[in-house]
Amino acid sequence: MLINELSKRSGVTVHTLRYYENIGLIQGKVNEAVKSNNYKDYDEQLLDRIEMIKEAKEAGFTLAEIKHLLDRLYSGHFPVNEQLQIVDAKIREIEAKIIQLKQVKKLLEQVKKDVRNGGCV
Amino acid sequence: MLINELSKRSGVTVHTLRYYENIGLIQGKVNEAVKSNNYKDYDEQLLDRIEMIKEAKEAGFTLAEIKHLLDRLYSGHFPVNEQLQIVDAKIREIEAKIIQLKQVKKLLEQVKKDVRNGGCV
DNA sequence: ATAAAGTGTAGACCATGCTCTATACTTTCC
DNA sequence: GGAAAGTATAGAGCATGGTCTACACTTTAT
Repeated sequence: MLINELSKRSGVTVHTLRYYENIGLIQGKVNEAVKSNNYKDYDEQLLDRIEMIKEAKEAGFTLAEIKHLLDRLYSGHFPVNEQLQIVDAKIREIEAKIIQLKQVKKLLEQVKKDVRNGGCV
Repeated sequence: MLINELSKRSGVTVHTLRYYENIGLIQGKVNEAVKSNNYKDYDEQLLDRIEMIKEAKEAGFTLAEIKHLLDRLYSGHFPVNEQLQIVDAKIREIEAKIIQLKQVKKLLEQVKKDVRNGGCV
C-alpha cells in the first residue's frame, strides 16, 4: 500500500510516518517494476509493527529504544537466547515502571488522606 | 538554605533548579533584611516538593502537569472537594498507565513465547 | 586584599518527537 | 488536457526539559 493508505489504516499522519521512515523505524520499498516514480510500497505487516510502536511509546519507551528492540526481534539474525534477553530486559523495565507508578499512586492517596483530614497539605 | 545546598540535598543540579524556578515549579524568596545581594532562600519544605516532582516525573507527568497539581494542592485556596478531585484524577491517570504497561508486558511475554517456539517472530 | 567559590540573569544550544512548508514530480479524475 | 490530489526530499520550526556559557556581582577563605 502507499503511504496515504498506511496513514489512514494506522492512524498515524503521513508526516509522522515519513519521520519514522527517516529514523529507520519503518521502511517501505520502491517498486522496481515501476520506473515513472519512486513511490514506496508499505507492507501489510507494518500495521502490526506500528501498533507495537504505539504501545511501546505509550509505555514510555523512546523511538530509539523501540527501533532497537524491533530491529533485533524482526531480524532473525540473533540467537534465540539473545532475543529472550532483550525481551526480558524490557519486561523488567516495564515492571520497574509499574512499581514506580504504584508508589506515586500511594503517595497521592496519602495526599488525599491529608487533604481530607487537614484541608491544607 | 541557598541554592547550592538545595541542589546538594535534593540531588538536582543548580541549573535545573533555576530552570524549575523559571517555570514556576519551585520558588525561593529573597531575604529583605539583606540588602547587599538578592540571593534567594529556599525552604526546607522544598525538599519534599522536589521529591514529589521527581516521582511524578518518573511516572511520566510533564512539568506543567506537576506544577498545576502542586500549585493547587499547596495553595490552600481551593475547596477540599476540588483538591480531592484533582488527586483522584491523577490517580486514575496513573491506574490507566499501569494498565497500559501491563498490556505491553503481556505483549512482550507473547513475543517471548513466539521467540521460544518459532525462533523468528 | 585578593583569589576562589557562590549567586543572579539572560540567552544560546541540545535531543526528542514531531509538524509543517517548499519544491518538484506523478497519478487520478473530470 | 488540466486541475486536484498524492508522493518524495529537504529543511525549517516548535514544545519539552534540560544543560551550559557569559557576565556581573557577592561572599568566603587565606
